[in-house]
Amino acid sequence: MEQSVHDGGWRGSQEGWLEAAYDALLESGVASVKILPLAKKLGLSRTSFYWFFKDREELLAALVAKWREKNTGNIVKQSQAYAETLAEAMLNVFDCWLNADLFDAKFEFAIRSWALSSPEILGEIQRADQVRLEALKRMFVHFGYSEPTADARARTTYLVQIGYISMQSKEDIAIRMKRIPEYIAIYTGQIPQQRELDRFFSRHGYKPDEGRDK
Amino acid sequence: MEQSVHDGGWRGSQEGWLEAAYDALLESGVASVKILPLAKKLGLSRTSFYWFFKDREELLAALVAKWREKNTGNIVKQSQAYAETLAEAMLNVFDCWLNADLFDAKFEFAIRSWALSSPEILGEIQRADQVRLEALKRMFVHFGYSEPTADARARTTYLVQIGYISMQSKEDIAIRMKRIPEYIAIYTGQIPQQRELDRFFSRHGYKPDEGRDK
DNA sequence: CTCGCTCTTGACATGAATGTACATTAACCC
DNA sequence: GGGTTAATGTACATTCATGTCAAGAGCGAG
Repeated sequence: MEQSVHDGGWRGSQEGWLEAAYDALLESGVASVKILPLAKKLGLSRTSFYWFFKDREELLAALVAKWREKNTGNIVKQSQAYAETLAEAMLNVFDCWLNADLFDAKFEFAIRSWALSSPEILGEIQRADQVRLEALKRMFVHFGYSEPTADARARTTYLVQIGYISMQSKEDIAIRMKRIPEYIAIYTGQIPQQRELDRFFSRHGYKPDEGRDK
Repeated sequence: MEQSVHDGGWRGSQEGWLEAAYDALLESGVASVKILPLAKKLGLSRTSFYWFFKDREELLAALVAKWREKNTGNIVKQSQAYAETLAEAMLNVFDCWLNADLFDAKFEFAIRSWALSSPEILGEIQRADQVRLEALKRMFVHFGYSEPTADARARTTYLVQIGYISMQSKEDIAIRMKRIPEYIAIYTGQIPQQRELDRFFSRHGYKPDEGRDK
């Protein structure tokens, strides 16, 4: 029942193949998650793959599971974190967009691209979108917005981020930080307090003063 | 030099293959744009493809050209259309999101997904994004917003739509129409006038009264 | 030291896709 | 109607992927 007693003396492992698959997926999409290339990268024989996974399908399923566990959960969690104002709550959600531990944007994009060629994946994504949107909507309702308004604002918040991911932009963190106050104002309809912003900047290790030109 | 004088008596054609490729791309992504399957769908011999295109590469290039011509141009055009208020200008842009002749959302998504496996396509997309964002930003500036605010609002407008595309949602047009006034309010920071909305609804053949419950 | 478990490998069978060479058919033009 | 051109089809060579199988290598326990 134990999963391999010695780990480490040996070259390959379930984890090893999965990680290689993850890298390939993020780099060039599912179509490139192929056993032969992965084997080359790992310096292993192609066929040794079949000791760890039944077939390619099983590997892909493992990738999806990994995605599901990571990305959706944290958005929900952040949307429910303690906050005194809506702006502060919004900034809690923004943590996801700036911290790769909370939300893996590249992974998200790769999965969404995959959906085009796989109805099952499309289903996964639509379920995830629904859960996430619902969580954000509840956040707006909690701070007093009506249902339809909360819905539109939740969508705006979420879709901007999904759109951003889809742009695959590689902007500097400082450039993105500068836009944060504007976004908060647009999404929530209210100006964030300076101390709220400061708390946010500081927990992301950003010093606003450094780029105060312009 | 003429491209085939008779068109029609003949079964295949450059157009025919391109259209089949387009369908396949939208249905299941580039990876599925393969000559053998296309030939089957067209009821033609696989090799007859090579009379019209040098190779698969050339077919794919034709697809990209088609996309470039269609989607970016119309966003720019709509963002510059005549409008008395910002809300009205915004609604002109919204025409793109509701009229498949102005903006082909599925095509857009397929191309964006393709970018993951092709650096050239990624470049195409980033160029397109820049042009589109710049056009939208200018629209906000034209109506009096400062540069950074206009930038954030242009991004919000554009990215929500890109995000929406990425969700591949198949919502009813009526559901989407109901959210329009909220979106306008969020994006522009001002409530749209009823007559502006009426003009918009009417040109999309939508009767707001029909779903006036709730 | 040798048995057995875990992992690795090379050889084989198969299938799907690409592209080329060459022959064939159908329309059209004089 | 016979030759030219446009379009198609058949046959072949190649490449790259998948998955199965049986044999082998390394290591720990007895």
